[in-house]
Amino acid sequence: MSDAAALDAIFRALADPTRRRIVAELAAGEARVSDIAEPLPMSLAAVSKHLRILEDAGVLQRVRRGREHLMSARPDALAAARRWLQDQEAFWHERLDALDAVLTEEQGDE
Amino acid sequence: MSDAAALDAIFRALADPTRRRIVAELAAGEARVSDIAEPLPMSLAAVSKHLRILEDAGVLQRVRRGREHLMSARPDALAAARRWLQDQEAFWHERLDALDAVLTEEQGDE
DNA sequence: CTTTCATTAAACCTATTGGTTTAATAAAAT
DNA sequence: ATTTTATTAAACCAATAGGTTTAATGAAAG
Repeated sequence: MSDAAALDAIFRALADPTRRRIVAELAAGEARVSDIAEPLPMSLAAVSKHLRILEDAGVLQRVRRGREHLMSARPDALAAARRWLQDQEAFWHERLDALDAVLTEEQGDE
Repeated sequence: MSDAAALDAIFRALADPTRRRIVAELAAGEARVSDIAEPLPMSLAAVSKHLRILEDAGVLQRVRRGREHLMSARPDALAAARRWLQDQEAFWHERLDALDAVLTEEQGDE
C-alpha cells in the first residue's frame, strides 16, 4: 500500500464515529469482538465489519485465541494521520506569520 | 455544534482525498474557487461542493470579494482532530508501557 | 442595459456506506 | 458426538457521497 493510500485508509476509517469510539475504548486494552460490540447499539455483524475496516487501515490488530478474536491498538498507525495534520497546521501558520510580518513592516514604513 | 459533532465534521471532511489535496494546496495562501478547481479532474460544481463541506467543518473560511470567493485555511480547526489522535496515541502508549513494565518486573522475579 | 464571468442551486445518477438478517465456520464445552 | 459459543460471510436494503449537467444568481465589463 502506498503512503497516500495508507493515509487515505486511516482517515476514512476514522471518519465514522462508531469506529472512533471503538478506537478510544481500546485504550483500556485488548478486547474480544463481543466485548467491543456489547455497548454498541448495533448488531455483532456490524461491529465485525467496523473492526475489519480499522484492521485493514492498520489502526487495530487482531490476534486469534481459539474461537475468540482479540483486537488491540497499533499506536503507530495513527501517527501518519497526526503528522499530516501537524504539517498542515505548521504550513498554514508559517504562511500567516509571514503575512503578519509583512503587514507589521508595512505599518512601520508608513 | 457540540464538540463531538465538530470533531465528526472535521474527520469526515478530511476523509476524502480531493479535500485533503485542497487543504494542502491552501498552504500556499488563499485562492479563488476557480483557481482551486483548475488542477482538479472534476467540474467546478463538484469542487464548490467540496469547499462547502470543508467550510462547514470549519477547516476553511470564505471571504467574498465581489463575485469571487476567496478560500483560506483556518489553522485552529485541524487542531481538534490532531489532538484527538495525539490523545489516543498517548493512551495507547501508556498502556503498552505499563504492560512492558509488568512483564519486565515479572522477568526479574523469576 | 446587455453580456460575460464566478459561483452556487437543483435535479439527477451511480457507487459506497453502514446497517440488517440469515447462513456458514470453527473452536469449546457438555 | 452434539450442542453451544464466537465470529465472519453473504445477500440484501436504505441513506449518503461524490460526481454530472443544466439553471439561477449576482457582480464586473463593454
